[in-house]
Amino acid sequence: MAERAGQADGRADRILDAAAELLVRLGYRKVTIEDIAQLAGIGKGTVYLHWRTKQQLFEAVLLRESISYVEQLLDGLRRDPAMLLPHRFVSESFLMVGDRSVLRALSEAYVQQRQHRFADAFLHSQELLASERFYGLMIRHGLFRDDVPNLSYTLSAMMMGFHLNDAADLMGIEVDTRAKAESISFIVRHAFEPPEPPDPEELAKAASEVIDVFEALIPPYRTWIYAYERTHEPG
Amino acid sequence: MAERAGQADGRADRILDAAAELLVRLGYRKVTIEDIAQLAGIGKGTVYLHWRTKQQLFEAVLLRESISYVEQLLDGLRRDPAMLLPHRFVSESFLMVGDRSVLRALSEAYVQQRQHRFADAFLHSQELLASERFYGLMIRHGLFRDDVPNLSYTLSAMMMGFHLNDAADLMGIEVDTRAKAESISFIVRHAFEPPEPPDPEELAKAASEVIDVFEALIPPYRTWIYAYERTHEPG
DNA sequence: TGTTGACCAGATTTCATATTTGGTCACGAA
DNA sequence: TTCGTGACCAAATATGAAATCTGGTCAACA
Repeated sequence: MAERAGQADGRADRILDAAAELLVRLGYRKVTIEDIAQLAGIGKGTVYLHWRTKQQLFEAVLLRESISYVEQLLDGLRRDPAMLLPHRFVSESFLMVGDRSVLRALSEAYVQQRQHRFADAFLHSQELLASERFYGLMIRHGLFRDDVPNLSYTLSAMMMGFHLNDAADLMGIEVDTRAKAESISFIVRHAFEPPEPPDPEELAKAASEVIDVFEALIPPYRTWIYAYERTHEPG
Repeated sequence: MAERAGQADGRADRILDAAAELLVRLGYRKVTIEDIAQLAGIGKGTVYLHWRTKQQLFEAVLLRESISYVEQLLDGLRRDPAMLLPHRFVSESFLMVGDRSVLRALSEAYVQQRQHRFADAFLHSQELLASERFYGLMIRHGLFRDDVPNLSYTLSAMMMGFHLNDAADLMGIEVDTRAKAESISFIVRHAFEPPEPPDPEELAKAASEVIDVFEALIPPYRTWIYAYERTHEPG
């Protein structure tokens, strides 16, 4: 494995840390590779031993953060399987994203440069969370309704409206994150879940399956973060 | 009424027609007052006998279009009171907006210049449609649920997600307008309406009330379109 | 073998100049 | 006197050349 730089030394993570910190502090545009290298205490060229482009470096930042966030979700799920109920799951996620400055900064960057330069990057984190596998499983266990047209698109379009602030801006009001989460929770509860709550037994079973799915899903993505090679597709 | 230009001659409407046509053809930014005047066959200064600023002229364009669109809705409502059911009402509106090139162009302009220069203008058309009076009436007749948190914001945030195309872009797919309308209809049906459909009697009554409310609401707005004076508030 | 920073081309910013355009108003037509 | 106009102005915007910055490479070095 010639091109992988010292693997146990955590240098890649130090670079990602630096990138993340500067990202939050300055925003995507203003962060330069040199800044990052300096903050990580290494030479500029070294960054390129880990990732081919700035783009890819920040995809790695996004992906690492997304994984950590999925793990946070899984933790919650282990503590309380009822968190798998979509209205809790989805609104909880919404709040968690709002709490993660790195994700906030990246989605900021996405919104600003209206070009879909970041679409790819987000796709990864999207795939991660929104894999068809996940939806299939949720429907099979009766957690999502099976008659929502275009489920995954419909859900994310709806969410998008709350993420961007345009609706509030237009109405000339401010809506705090908590209130948004309540709206989301309400919509999901009534439009995306079956009327009757699932059997608790079933729920627990589904929860453990979901945990398994994601735990199996994460490692290849994590590898991809640090892997110099490929431009696409983890596992 | 000294400052009102010849009122019966319809010159104001000719100007609005010209503005609308150029708007659709060139987009807000590229339309100049001079173009408009020329197309309307009048001098530039004359435009300013009707509206104080370019901004206000286009607010008038938007408002006139919005009124015509509300009237189209009311027509539908008169033909079939069941159109008042929110899931029909809302998704129908969504489709109608998509069909009106002027509204499309204007919301395009709003999205592009991310500044809220247009917020005011949209506010008018928003007020028009989304007046508290309307929601109150709908809830009272059992057409909207009474337990949706923050009803008017929640509804428009949700809609916003479908109007902007970000969700689809992000997922790298295309979703046609019809499919979006179905998603919207589904969400509204299940999350914003009470479980049981209303009594048809009640529905007809509500419909006629709504028609009355809007018919009373429209005239002041229409006046405002052509009124040279005031910068704000119609009625 | 792994790391680096000088180096380069292309992108971005800057800044001065040219052009456009929203808005006014003195004048002329009706 | 009333209404309509287009020449006019300041401010905004477009243009474009030059200066600067930055992603990415690679010969040299540890």
